Amino acid sequence: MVDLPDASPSIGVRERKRRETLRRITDAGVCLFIEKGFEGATVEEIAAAAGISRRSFFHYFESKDDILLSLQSDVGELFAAEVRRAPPGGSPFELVRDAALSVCASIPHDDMLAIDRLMRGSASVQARKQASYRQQEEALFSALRERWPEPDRETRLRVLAMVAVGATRLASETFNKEGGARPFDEVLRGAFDAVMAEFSATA
Amino acid sequence: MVDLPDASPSIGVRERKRRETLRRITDAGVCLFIEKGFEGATVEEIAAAAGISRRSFFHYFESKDDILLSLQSDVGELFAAEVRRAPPGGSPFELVRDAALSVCASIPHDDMLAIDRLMRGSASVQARKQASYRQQEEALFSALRERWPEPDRETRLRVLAMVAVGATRLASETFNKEGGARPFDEVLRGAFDAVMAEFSATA
DNA sequence: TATTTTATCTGCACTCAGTGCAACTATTTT
DNA sequence: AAAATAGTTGCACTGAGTGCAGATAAAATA
Repeated sequence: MVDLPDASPSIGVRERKRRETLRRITDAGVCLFIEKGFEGATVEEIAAAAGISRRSFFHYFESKDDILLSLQSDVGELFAAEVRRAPPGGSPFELVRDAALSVCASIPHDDMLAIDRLMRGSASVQARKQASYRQQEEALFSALRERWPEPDRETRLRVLAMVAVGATRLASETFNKEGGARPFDEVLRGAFDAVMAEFSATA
Repeated sequence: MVDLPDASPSIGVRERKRRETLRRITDAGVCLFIEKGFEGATVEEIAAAAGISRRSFFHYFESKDDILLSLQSDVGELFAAEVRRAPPGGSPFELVRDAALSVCASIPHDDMLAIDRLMRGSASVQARKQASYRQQEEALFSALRERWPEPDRETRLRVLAMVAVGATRLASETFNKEGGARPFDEVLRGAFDAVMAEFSATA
């Protein structure tokens, strides 16, 4: 009942164990995917390598896919948070561009390349990755809407969110195709510049 | 050996049967999905309703998902074909906008609404639908590239394809959410207008 | 037309993902 | 220390998807 002078105040044994197990599963999964490919590694093996039963695996992840998907599940929220954090002033376009740059700056290049390589191993993971872009768009749109709640701006803000997520995706596709030759910031900036070049000049 | 004065010159019995069976499967699938939901209908039932064996089903479709996916699999190619068909002159933006309008004009509203409703019944179909937008983008980009092959335009054309497919997707999301209240042309035009409004005016 | 070649259809047996249930074990609360 | 609660596990089951081998139908050849 009393708050003991404990290092980790209220993170009970349960939650700690849960997080450790979660990590063991993802580690085991990633290792096995690298070793035998996504399809080649079974849930049974992954669970065994993580020291849990097959059945327990499904208490942590709804599907095998989710191991990989969880590695980039919070990008949408990061994106939205960055938009909310940003100071007032500046155009909406600059706002989302800078938010994208901030978010992506926080992700190690090597991780991006490695995760992308693994995801290519499964068509359904690949598909769900594309689907996750829609969710990112939704999260970003919500954040933008808080700043510009005027009803008549809705469509434009949806378009802006779509373009921001789309440009980021194009940049990451290019970055991965190039194998990380150029720094991601540069590629990303190029994508956003191309948006302005294509649309601001056009009659 | 000789070309007989035949009604259907070279469509052999085989191809005809194949197409009929394909149609029977999709019809049976759609009916059963409506009746019992996507997850509720098994491949076994669909095959039986189409008059073939379970095993044969997988000679026609790689997965249950593909029944629904096949209903809109050629949108990307239609889009690209429209771009190739278009007369020279006009801005790239106008070109893709008009191509989008042409393609979408050829799809019955009721079908769009019905297919969308069915697709909501399965997360994996939903995911693969999102993934199909990437393929549409790719097809559209190829067609655009034929017209403007200059190397330094590549990124801008990728952006243009992304925006065109994205705007079309946003429009169809809105159209479906509204239940077809406004005609699709109008919603689609609104999405493309919003692109110009958002980016051509911004500093 | 009869025969050979070739593509398609089918049943069977199998692997694996994912789920519901009930017993069991560990944590937390009282 | 006991009772309540939450996590773990084994078991049995459904259903998707695949490889294989024999049967069947279409197409080419003679």
